[in-house]
Amino acid sequence: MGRRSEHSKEELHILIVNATLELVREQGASKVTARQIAQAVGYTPGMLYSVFENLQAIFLHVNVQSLDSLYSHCMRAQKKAKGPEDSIRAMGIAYLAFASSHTHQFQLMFQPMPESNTPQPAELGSRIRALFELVEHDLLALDPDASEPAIKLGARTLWSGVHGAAALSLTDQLYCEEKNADQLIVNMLVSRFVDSWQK
Amino acid sequence: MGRRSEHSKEELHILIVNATLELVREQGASKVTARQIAQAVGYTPGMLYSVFENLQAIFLHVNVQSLDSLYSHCMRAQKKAKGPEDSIRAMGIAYLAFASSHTHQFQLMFQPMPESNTPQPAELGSRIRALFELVEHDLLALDPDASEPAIKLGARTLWSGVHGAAALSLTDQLYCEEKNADQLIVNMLVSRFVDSWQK
DNA sequence: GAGAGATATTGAACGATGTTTAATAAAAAA
DNA sequence: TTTTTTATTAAACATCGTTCAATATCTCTC
Repeated sequence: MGRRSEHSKEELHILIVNATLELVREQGASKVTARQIAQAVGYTPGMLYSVFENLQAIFLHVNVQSLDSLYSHCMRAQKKAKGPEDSIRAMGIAYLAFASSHTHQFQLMFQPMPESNTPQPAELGSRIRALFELVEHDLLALDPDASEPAIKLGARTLWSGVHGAAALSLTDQLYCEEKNADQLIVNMLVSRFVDSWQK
Repeated sequence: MGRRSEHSKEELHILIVNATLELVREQGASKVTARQIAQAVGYTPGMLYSVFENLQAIFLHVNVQSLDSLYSHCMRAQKKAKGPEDSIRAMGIAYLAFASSHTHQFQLMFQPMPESNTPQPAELGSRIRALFELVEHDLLALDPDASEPAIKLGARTLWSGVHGAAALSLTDQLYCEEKNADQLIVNMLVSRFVDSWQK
């Protein structure tokens, strides 16, 4: 008891978030407990509260990491693509793939956080915006004359569809016979949207 | 202690679900406890377990009620509408309105339930399907020659967009300057989709 | 009606949860 | 070496979902 810091506060921060991320991946956020996290980093539960305000704050920082992963998945898809429409479609499919291969992280990211006084880490907003910007870039390429508000709205419209398909597919609420219904949906969505985007 | 049934098991079922629904509306599902529900119906927590397997089963039945509400909201919107495109748009807006006026119910419905052995009540699937059928009906009216799979896929594509907009808007993850961004999104989505649907 | 049997409901317990805090052991300063 | 500071702990707290023996009331039988 009382062992003095082998790790700085910043190191502990990273250690805790990484351990929690791992636990979330394995079990889902709802099953991860403070005692589990503490054990994973080799400390006592009380220590967590000298680094974070509460458990929820830890989960929010896990979300920053998850958003980074999701972003680079989509960016990789974009890089491989030939042309803007292809890019949007590839990113949509990548988004679906991330949702189904990192289910627990995805659910934690888009789960409504119980309202609390702990503020969102500032990183969160900027990462989501960055994701949207990937789509905006392609939409601008498809129609260089489009106004900025129109492009922003277009990107969000498109991405609401992709996100909705991912979310409903994860919770088995699409009730569609077809295999890979989510991919069919994203394909249809992108085709039709891009079609009418170019007018 | 030991007061004998003034209510049949079916009556208790209804009593419990209604009380829980009310509590969910007020506080959100995550804050509703077994002891609260028991107190609201004038019993002891243990009694709940003679009617339901566990708390989650109660919440699933709350979802059946919520889906019924959501369905009738959308259906009312459809009835007032003039023509299929208007109908789809009106239902989309109604869906958004329900999400923001019944936030806690909406979040409970589309929250991933922690995997458990308690089976979904059979009512749930049929109600979601009924919702989709409202959209399918309008899509068929727009293009009577469309195949059934195409219509089903179309309805789910459209509704993924509407649902995604509602979900992201509720969690403040649209990051859009415009007021009522969710409504703008649904409008854009429906316009462009219907446009290309009729070819 | 009285007594016996059945059962709906309770009350109290269990283990686990997030979080707080006084005690303490170890590092740093003197 | 002694003193001061502080990171970490161990233990406690209130609350949670859930279980179950005990029991008070109902129902049935005679």
